[in-house]
Amino acid sequence: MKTYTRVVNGSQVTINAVETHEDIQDFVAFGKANLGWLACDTETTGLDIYSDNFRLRTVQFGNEREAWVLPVERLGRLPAIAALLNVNKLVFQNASYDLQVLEQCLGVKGLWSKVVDTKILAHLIDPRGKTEGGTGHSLEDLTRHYIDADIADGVKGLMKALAADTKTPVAQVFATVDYSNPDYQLYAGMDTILAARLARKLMPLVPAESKPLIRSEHKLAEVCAVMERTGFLLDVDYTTKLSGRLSEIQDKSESEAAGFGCENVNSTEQVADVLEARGHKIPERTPCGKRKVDKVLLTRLVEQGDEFAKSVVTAKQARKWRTTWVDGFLTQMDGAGRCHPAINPLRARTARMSITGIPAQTLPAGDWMIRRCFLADQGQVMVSVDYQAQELRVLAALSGDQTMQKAFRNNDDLHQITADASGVDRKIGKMVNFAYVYGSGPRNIAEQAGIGVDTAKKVIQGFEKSYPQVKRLSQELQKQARRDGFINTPFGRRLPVDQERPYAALNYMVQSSSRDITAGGLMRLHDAGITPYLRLPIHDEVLASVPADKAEKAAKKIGELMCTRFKGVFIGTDPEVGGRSWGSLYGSDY
DNA sequence: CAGGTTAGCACC
DNA sequence: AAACGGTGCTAACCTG
Repeated sequence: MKTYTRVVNGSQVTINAVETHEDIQDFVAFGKANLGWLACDTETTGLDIYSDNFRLRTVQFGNEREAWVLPVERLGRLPAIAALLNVNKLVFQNASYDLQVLEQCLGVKGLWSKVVDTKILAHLIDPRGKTEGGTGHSLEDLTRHYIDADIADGVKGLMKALAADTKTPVAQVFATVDYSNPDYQLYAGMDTILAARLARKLMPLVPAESKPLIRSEHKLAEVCAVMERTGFLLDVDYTTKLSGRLSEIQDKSESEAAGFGCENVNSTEQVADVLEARGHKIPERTPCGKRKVDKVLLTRLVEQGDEFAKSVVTAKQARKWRTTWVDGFLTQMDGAGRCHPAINPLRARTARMSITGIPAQTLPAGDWMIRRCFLADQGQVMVSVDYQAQELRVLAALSGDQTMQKAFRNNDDLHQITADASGVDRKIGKMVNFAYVYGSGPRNIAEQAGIGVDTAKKVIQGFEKSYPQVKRLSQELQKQARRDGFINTPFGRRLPVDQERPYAALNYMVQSSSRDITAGGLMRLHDAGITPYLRLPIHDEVLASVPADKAEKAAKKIGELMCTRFKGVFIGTDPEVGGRSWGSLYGSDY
């Protein structure tokens, strides 16, 4: 056994790295003395959890003073499994990852009921990232802020130094470094001590009104973790062919652009040079003062019949689609042809979820081509259930606005009501309904809608006159934000609002409450045993793969479980049954 | 050369 | 009086 001592925030800690079978007895004694709770962490060969050569290397346990590192790949998995099963509460930093690892590599299931996740606690205390003036939510950031800045730097430095010493990229070090390396053992053990200390420190800092969220966020994390693990079946044949087709389009268009003297269509500077040489004016500038060449400008030029602009637009889109989506799907799919999204159930300041891997929230909505890559399982079809006008209904509920609530009750056309208030087209009324929730000002609305600033002001005034309680809510929230620096949502969330942008408070309120309504729906689906069929949550929508012969019934059931009443306002759902591919819900015939 | 920033483009 | 909220990804560009 190797033993290390360090000082963390003024007190000494010990890290024990098990090296022989005899050492295990000492670990067992430690476990028996700490049955109440322990922090746990794993070291693996990398983060590519679903790749074939992914391996679990060590499992670590620790309390606030002492950590133990178990080399499961060397000495077997039994001591680690026994400890996982025996300890009452397990503290993790980002449990989702480690629990997937433990289930996949050790076959241990059912741990979620024991989990305390420090990342969840940290987000409930301050949901802001580091760049937004918050603490951030990584172990390193939390350690720096709440425990010991030197240790945070030191731990980070350990693996970096190791990478430099062995001349391997940091990501690869985890797979190649020898278990007996002292820096590695120290690094592995220290994380559990830090997580244990964080748990102690953070628990009392969760605002009283947010306490109920501790439970529900752990539950939601479990639901999302199951969706990640299940993954989404990829149509490999279609996806491969699509990649090839996009490559051809890209090559052709790039060589056309080269013919006009532009070697790299992704270089804004080069494209700007050629455009100016062709006699086009580039009126707009980016925040840094560079010539702004974006889609708006380029499509205008395409409409004017400029062949170069056409090549650039086509090449850029083909490349973007191929690299960002299609090729990504193919490289990250697992051995069974499934892609596993990474779902962060608690991401934004507003707690909005985010999805990476399959960036499901940002796939083109106007075209089925990309979504066509994904399939319902064998014998199943795709089902999508979304909330009807979720954010506007939430706004109606939060504000208590009678006109808005009545419009929803009677199925009146809310966008037309806004439009009529100032005598503009429905399209503009719709835009302003959304823009108001986003906190847009007159200038922005004018630009977006292609109307004058004066007209935009009139439409906003019309909105505020139509829904007076919405305006009142916004003002009330801004007052609170200025006074307290944060607002509270009906779900118990505390949302910091920057002093220089109090107008954002309304959006935070609406966005966060909407997220919590979707989250509630997901948890009800979980309780009903539907989680295995779920594929993705996408803002106000849940995507599922269900048996084809019971699809209509299943979709209806999901819709019923998801819909809810919020402050007296019914938030209904719209179930839709598709075919085999996700694209079928967007117009593809398969 | 790694890592961060900017610009642009998707979505709700 | 005016105020565009949030996310991810890539390529190019910049910096230590």
